[in-house]
Amino acid sequence: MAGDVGRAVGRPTMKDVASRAGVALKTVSRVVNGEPGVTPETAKRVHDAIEDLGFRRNESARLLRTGHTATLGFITDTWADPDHAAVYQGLENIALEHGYLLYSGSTESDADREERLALAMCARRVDGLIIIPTPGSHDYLVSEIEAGVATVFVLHPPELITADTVLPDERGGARAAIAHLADQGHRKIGFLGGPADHRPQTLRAGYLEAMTTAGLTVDPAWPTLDAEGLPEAEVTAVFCADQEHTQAALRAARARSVAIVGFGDFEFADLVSPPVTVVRYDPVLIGRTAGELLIRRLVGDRTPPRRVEVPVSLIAR
Amino acid sequence: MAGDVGRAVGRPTMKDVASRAGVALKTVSRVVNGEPGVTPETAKRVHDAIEDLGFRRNESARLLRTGHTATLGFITDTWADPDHAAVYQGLENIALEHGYLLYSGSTESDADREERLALAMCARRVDGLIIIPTPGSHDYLVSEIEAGVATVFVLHPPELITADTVLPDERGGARAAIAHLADQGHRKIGFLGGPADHRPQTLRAGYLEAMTTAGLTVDPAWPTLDAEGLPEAEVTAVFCADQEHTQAALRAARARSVAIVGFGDFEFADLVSPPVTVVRYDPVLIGRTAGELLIRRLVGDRTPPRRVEVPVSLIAR
DNA sequence: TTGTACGCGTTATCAC
DNA sequence: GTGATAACGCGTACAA
Repeated sequence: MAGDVGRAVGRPTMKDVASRAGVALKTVSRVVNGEPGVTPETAKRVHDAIEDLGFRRNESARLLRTGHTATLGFITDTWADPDHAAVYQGLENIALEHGYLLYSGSTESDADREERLALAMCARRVDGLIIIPTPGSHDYLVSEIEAGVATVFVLHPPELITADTVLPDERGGARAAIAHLADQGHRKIGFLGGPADHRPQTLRAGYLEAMTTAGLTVDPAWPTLDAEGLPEAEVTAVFCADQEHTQAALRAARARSVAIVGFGDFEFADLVSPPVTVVRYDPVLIGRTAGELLIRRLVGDRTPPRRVEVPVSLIAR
Repeated sequence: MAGDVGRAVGRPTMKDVASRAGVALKTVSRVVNGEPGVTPETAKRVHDAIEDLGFRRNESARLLRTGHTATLGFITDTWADPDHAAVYQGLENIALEHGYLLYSGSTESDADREERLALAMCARRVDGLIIIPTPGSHDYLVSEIEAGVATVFVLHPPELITADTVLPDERGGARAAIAHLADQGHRKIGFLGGPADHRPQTLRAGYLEAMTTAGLTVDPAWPTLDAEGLPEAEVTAVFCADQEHTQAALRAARARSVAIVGFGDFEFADLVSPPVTVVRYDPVLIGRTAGELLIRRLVGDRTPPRRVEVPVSLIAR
């Protein structure tokens, strides 16, 4: 259970290179790091030795010595949602540009697994953590954050702790969605996003707010609107919190006509029937923003935790 | 460009714990590793010190000492294809079970970036590499493989080198697809998979083979069937090599009716109009299989490189 | 220009 | 039972 060994037979080390080139260890180090103060001839001897032996510097050892690991950890609740993959993409591009490599892990919406993953990454001394959180407390992170692990949450805020967060403008998105549906004459507009005490709280709040603003009422008698509940509900339209729910609504809509607005765009939104109107946000931008924020922290930004909202736009179909 | 530093202020080390508990370093090590030969009282003192200081063992240091890193590297050409994310998912579950953590990276179909990523991971001394390859030579890996980095390719075979490979039964899939379309009366069936000298060679070969078997001929005069070429082609049906091409065909099919069979299933295949028949393979299983194969290598399996084909099935819609 | 001695945080060896 | 001491592969300070 702890990395079932597999002989990594001896790769050549700087010591090997040094003795083969007939120089001191430090000289090899100089050459490898491009430090000044080495005769071209000596440098060549070292380079030849490196070539012959197929030497490649052990970054792990170097990083142990220098103190930081040039590594970031990315944790998502699922890879099934393409938006999450897109967030990762934006993040990775920034990370690579700055010389960071990424650990990644997915929790499959298991809070314990999230904790295990995050802590395992911290044990490896990642410089920072980017998390698309799973519902559940994140207080297991406070000691790590205090110890200096820069942390930013993405798409959803953390629970029970405060930390940097980058997410779409959910309130604005809800407003746009409800306005769009109201314009089309809908009055009974439901919200599809799982149990009422569950995650998309801001989105849910935005929905309620927008309904009020539009002069519409939310009937508490509406059944919990989930994949099963939808067909019997008396709503004529639904606002879906994420792709999973949009999909469920779409399937249900084949049995009974329901207007759908989804939060988050997806590849086939225009190819599906009926085409789905969506509130679009740019997941790649979110990932990039999170990465940049994290890197600012890494280079010394000690200002209070920030909450960054990325704009959304309605795409009517 | 090399991990812009960010002071990871001193976290407590075993030394700190030792002096606080008033014991020797080695004793702390014993306690932390659950080694025998420590008085319960001493153990308690150590545990208390650990608690007080918020000590967490530095895995990087441990792994440097023990020689292996308990880390695997995953590289994909893109995260945009949900199948790739699913492969990752299957792989991750196996890896975590065995105590491995994953580095990940995407190439965006840039062969150079793939090489940089793979080499960076090797420099970090990953125990193994799992690659969904980007077109281009992979001979940059031979020295690493010789040095002991277990490597397995997924979904596509590597170019110019031989290594373990896990992929769907493309030939069988092509046969099933063509048979299905032929049954429906189609005779002019095109192949949509990018330039003829490009990647899905086995799939392309399977297509040609299946056409012959079905007594159909492939007209070399058919234009290169890409997203633009499709509408003017005289084919009545197309077999699409991957989700990207299936999507293109679907868009084109709105202008002119074309029957579509895609290689690889996707979420909205049944919700799209017309519903898309697909040759389905199990990406999670492929990831799991690759992970298991890799781990067998890691524990000492030195048999010749294997090529594992995972079965496919036709889902008519 | 080049080399020596030491330290990073941990595990391993062999004494006491 | 417990503890010095060396070692992993590399960077850094300082001397030669």
